[in-house]
Amino acid sequence: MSLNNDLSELFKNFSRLMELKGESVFKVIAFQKVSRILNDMTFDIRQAFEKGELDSIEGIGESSRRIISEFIRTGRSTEFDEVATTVPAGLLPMLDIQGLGPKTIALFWKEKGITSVDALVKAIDDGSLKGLKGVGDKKLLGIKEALERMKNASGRLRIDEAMSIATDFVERLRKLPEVAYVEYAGSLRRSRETIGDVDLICSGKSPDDGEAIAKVFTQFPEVSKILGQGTTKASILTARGFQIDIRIVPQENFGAALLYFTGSKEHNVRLRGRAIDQGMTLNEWGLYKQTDYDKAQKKTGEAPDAKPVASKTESDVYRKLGLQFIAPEMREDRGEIDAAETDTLPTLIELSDVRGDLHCHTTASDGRHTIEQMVEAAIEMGYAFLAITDHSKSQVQAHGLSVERLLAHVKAIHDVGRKYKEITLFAGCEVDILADGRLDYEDEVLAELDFIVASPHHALTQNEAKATDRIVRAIEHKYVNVIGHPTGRRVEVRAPLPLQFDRVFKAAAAAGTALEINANADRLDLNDVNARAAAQAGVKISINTDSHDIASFPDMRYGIGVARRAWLTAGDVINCMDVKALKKFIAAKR
DNA sequence: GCCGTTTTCGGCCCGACTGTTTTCAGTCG
Repeated sequence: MSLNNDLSELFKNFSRLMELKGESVFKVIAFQKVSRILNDMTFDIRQAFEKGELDSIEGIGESSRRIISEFIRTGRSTEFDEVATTVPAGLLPMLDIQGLGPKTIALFWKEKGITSVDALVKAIDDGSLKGLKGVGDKKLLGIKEALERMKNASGRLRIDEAMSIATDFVERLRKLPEVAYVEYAGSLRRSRETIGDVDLICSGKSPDDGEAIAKVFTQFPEVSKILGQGTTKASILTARGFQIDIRIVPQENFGAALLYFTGSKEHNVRLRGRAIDQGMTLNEWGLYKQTDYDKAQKKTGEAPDAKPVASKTESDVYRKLGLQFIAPEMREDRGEIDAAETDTLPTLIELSDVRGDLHCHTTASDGRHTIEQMVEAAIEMGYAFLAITDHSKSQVQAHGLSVERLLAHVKAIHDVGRKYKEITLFAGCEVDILADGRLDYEDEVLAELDFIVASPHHALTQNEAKATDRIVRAIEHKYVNVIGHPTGRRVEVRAPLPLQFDRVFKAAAAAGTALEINANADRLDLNDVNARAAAQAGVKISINTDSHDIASFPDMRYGIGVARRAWLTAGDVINCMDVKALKKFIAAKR
């Protein structure tokens, strides 16, 4: 589906060129949206094009359809090329510089001929940018510092890293005597796989506590730079260059602020539009009747002087907008508002629905704990079952098991299983899916196992047809219960296998083979969009931590985060079955 | 540029903070 990605990229760049040209922000937003739609699509855009269905995709209108059609036919867009000749390509990277926006970039370009980051640095250093309207020393210094930070920046953080930073800050803020509530919001609360910055929402016990809380926050020891500080908000950078924002609001406005800063932006825009349709207005302070709000006194940093329709909790705001409560993970403008309006939101899976982990490793291959240690940790998690799935023989670097060692390992797992009555142990294996889709052991060896996860580990740069044939062949193998990390991708590190997902899902649904959401924050594979499409196609999902030690079992939370973003219910996920049902699921294929 | 169960034209979400200004534009989320 590289075509979808190419087009998504085209529209992203198109929107950025339009920003720099000073086009209407609504045009810019429209193309940004098309870029996002293409990026999230689980079918090949070419299919929609060939069926003449481009128009029926919401958000894609006349212009976008024309551009997409031309690009599919010729691999180019003359409209994009035309715009690209009027705006230097070197300006695009400048949009990533914090504090520097399209207006200023265009000013530098038109007044001083700056068309690259290098030229910008040079111009700041030799002082030639001074004297431009609205450009002072502080602004130039700010740009230089932002550039310096970009050089060292690590980019977006993985969700587990961001979570650890956020919980640490939340816990320390909670201990302050001035603080009544504090929660993390933003993309972390929505369980996105990577996090650009952490947003904290905080209420003081008294409305006057804001300034004091902001001050304490900006003086935490790991703060390396204060980006901004007021009475209701503050932003800092940690030593590693990670940004943390805090918003401080009165307790009665906490829900509205939490809602607003949880986002996503697209979700918020839809909510606000809905408020307007109903004669109300929604902002970070609350939901107000438009007439009350217009009359109200407004002072920066204070709630408007009007009685809100709702503001204390998120649920209140949703209810007054005529909507079911929408879980943070669903707030991406992917149909959740329509579903909430008609009371048809799914009952999302929760961490407490999970009864066991079906993919983990022990010292028999590359894990760090023994079977007993893993079992006891699983019991500690409250699990009813656990599958031990060490690596198969071709994973030499991970001490993959030879046939002899595998058979001995199976016996050892069964022996341990008899000792622990409170949990059911499955003697399993994570079997390699070879490049052509064959498995790493003969069928008579696989027949000795209770449970099989089959995973791709190498040959991860195959083309679409080869990769899809490979995975489908493994799906259809009668002993395979779960395809582990089906695309092999690693978050921000390695691209996924380019699978034809419609074929994969159809095969998995027909064969009764589950697809994994690997809960390791480095993998999160399947991702949210694909997991949702899989479940819609009737595929069962398995969420597993792939633990190599006992400390990794709690990573299940990140897999649950992906599942909730994928709108999954407990009924979609085999880890939520009781032991009897799970055994039936396994037996059904053999 | 996109959209429409009042609309095919005229809307489209809103506030805080900074830096540059003497009332506001730009940027950010």
